Parts: sequence; C-alpha cells; structure tokens
Amino acid sequence: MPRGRAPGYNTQREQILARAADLFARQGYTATSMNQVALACGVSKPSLYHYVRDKYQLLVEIAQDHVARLNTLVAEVQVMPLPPADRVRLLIARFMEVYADAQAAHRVLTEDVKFLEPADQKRVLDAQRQVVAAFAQAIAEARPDLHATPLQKPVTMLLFGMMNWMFTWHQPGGKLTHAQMAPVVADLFFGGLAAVQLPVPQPAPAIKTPQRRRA
Amino acid sequence: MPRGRAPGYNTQREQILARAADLFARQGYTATSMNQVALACGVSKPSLYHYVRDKYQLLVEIAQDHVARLNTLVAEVQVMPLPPADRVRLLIARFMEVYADAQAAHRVLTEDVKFLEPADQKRVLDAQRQVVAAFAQAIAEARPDLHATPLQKPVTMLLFGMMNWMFTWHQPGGKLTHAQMAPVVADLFFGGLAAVQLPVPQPAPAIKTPQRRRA
DNA sequence: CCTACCGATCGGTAGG
DNA sequence: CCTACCGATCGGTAGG
Repeated sequence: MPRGRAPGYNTQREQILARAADLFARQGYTATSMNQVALACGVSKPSLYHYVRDKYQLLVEIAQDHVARLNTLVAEVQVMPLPPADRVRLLIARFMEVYADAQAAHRVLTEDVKFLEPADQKRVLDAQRQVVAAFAQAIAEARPDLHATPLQKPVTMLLFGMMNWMFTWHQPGGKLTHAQMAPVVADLFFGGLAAVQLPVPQPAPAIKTPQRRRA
Repeated sequence: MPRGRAPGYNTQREQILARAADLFARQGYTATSMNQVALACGVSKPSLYHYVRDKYQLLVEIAQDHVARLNTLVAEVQVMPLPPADRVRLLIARFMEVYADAQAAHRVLTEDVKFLEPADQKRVLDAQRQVVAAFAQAIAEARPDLHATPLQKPVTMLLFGMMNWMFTWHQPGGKLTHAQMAPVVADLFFGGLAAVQLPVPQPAPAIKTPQRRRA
C-alpha cells in the first residue's frame, strides 16, 4: 500500500465533488469553468487539480457515484421481506428521499450524461437500466397481470417521469416536502395502474386528434 | 415598409432554427458552436450571421417559438365545447403530439432555459406557467373536489412529469408511439387521481423510511 | 446602392 | 500554492 494522502484528502475531495455537482446542475457541465469550481471550493486552480485529474473526471465521478447510490438503495429494498405493493411504495419513498438529498447530482445525471465518452456513458446508462429493471420487476410482482405485457416498461418509465420531474420544479422550501409527495406519487401510480387499458394490439393506428378548425 | 428580404429568407431562417434546435438538444447550447450550426445548415458562418443576429438569439427564438406553440395549442382546446375530462384527455393527446413533433425544441426548452438572460427567462417561464395553469384549471373542472386544494398544482406537475419524461427516453422508432401512449397517460392519470388521498394536514411530519439494517 | 456570401482573421477566453 | 502562460478554439466580423 502506498503512503497515504493527507488526512483531509478524501473529505476535501468529496466536498469538491459536491460543489462541482451544484455548479454543473445550475450552469451545465460545459458552461462551468474550472476557475468557478476552484473559487466555489475556496482553493486555487492548481490545488483543485491536486484532487481531480481534470474537469471530465468530475463529471464521471458525480454521475457514477449517484447512480451507484441508486443501485445500492434498490438492492437494500430488494432483500427486505415485504408485500409487493409495499416494496414499490418503499422504493418510491426512498428514491424521492435520495433525489431531494442529492438534487444536484441527480440533475447532472439526467442532463449532462450526454457529455460522457461512449464507454463511460454506457456504464452509467447500464446502471440506470438496472435500476429501472428493478422497479419494473417490483411493479410486475405487485400487478402480475402487467408482467411481460408491452405496458410494463412504459408505465415504469411514467413512474420515473413523475419522480424525476418533481425535482426540476420542486423548491426545497416549498409547501410540500418529498416525504409528503412520495405517498401521493404512489397512490396516483397504483390507482392509475388499475385504470390503464391493456395494450392496443394494432400497430400504430395513427390516432388522429382533430386539427384546428376554421370558422 | 423596407424593401423585402429575398424570397427564401424566411424558409432558410426556419430551417436554421430547426437545425440549431437539433444540435442544442443533442449537445447542449454551450457545447454547440456556430461553426457546427453553419455546417449543419450547409452555409458558411458569415451567411449564418445573415439570418441570425448571434448564437444567443437562436436560443431565445427556439424557446419562445416552442412555448408559444404550446400556448396556442392550449388556447385552441380551451375554446372547444367539451366535457371536462375529454378536454384534459385532448390536451394530453395534443401535447404528446407536439412533443413528438418538436422533440428537439422541447428538450431545449426544458434544459437550456438556464442560459437565457433574466428578462428572456422570465418571459419563457411565465408562458410556461400559463400552460401549466391551463392544465390545472382543466383538471380542476374534471375533478372539482381537487379545486383549490394543496394537491391541485402538484398532481398537475406529476402529469407534466409523465409527459415530459417520455421524450427523454422515447425512441422515434420505438414500439409504442406517442399516439398509443397518450391514452395510457390519461388513463393512468385519471385512474390515479381517484386514489390520491387529500392533503396531509400536519406540516411535514418527517416520515422516516427505515435506514439500512446491520445483521 | 443593395443583397448575399466567401476566405481569412479578429479579440477574448476556455482548459490545463 | 500562486502567477503566468501555453495551444486550441470560441463567437463574431473585417475586407473584397
């Protein structure tokens, strides 16, 4: 084992990742300069480069750390002995908790993944797909009639839509907290599942919604 | 009135906006260079500047045009004599139609609005709020018991979450078209509304979900 | 005089 | 750890 880093090294490093995630979330990866990151961290630019190889590595680690956190969460809930519907509800509650706690990293994961090089992008997207698959499986256990139907994946994605979108508009100081919204999302989702019609068999019947009318 | 532009001017201009929207959607506003925009349009950079004042103006017009389109759509549906629930369903169908048709502009609207200067950003966000308010009103007419409750706005945003999120993962060549998904979204939403519990009265009861267990 | 458009290069600033 | 500075590339515009 090589000689250790300074004691505060990892702490400092984690703080840098957090500050960088904040900046990337607000300004986007490309529009954020390493000077800004250094300034936000209270260190000089050369010091910053002591903790991170380059700007790109910041992006890679923020995205990978966050998606790994989501996978850990899913794994924890999967081993719990729970009725299927309760498992889905717990997954929703835990996800919204993490989203609220790591709003910046989550925004980076959803918006800046396009700046990752193919190999890194694949790693992150594969991990994300694993999370979605776990949700889809839990949903199918709670609603066996949906299992292996063409709607299993789409309704899972609609659930993610509700959860993910919340954090593009939800203000941390808002009236409704994530803890209050989680059961609302779960109720809306399960209540809605019961009402969803099973697949349209014909291939894209080109449903025409009325065009504008002329008087 | 000044002498007119060349006949193809407006056509060319619209094509430039469309190409720029594609590039901005795929690479982000900041990471896209005017050289790329010019290349994608098959014109030289000086020619490009003949059609647009500068890069920023591209962003402003893409965002404003798209949000204006959404407002036009809402206004059209609002004047139709329809039962409340049908109005919401038509709004959903029309929105997903526009999203599918203008996927690039929609992505720019949701992801690159942060690069707008305050005054322009306010204009766009105000227009967006108008669209959301129209949805919220239509929803409240379909479900009067929800009107003016703390949940009216949140459930409206959850609906937008489902619609908007679809287009961050939906492939144009996928199995399910937007026309097939629109009724699924509507069914899920209305079915779910019936199941949603009305507000938690106590202020943020800090629902604790279990932490990880140690064996 | 106008428009439309080229090749070449400007001043400033990015990551490093 | 800082000042200083690089090679490369940005958005935008000069002359012709």
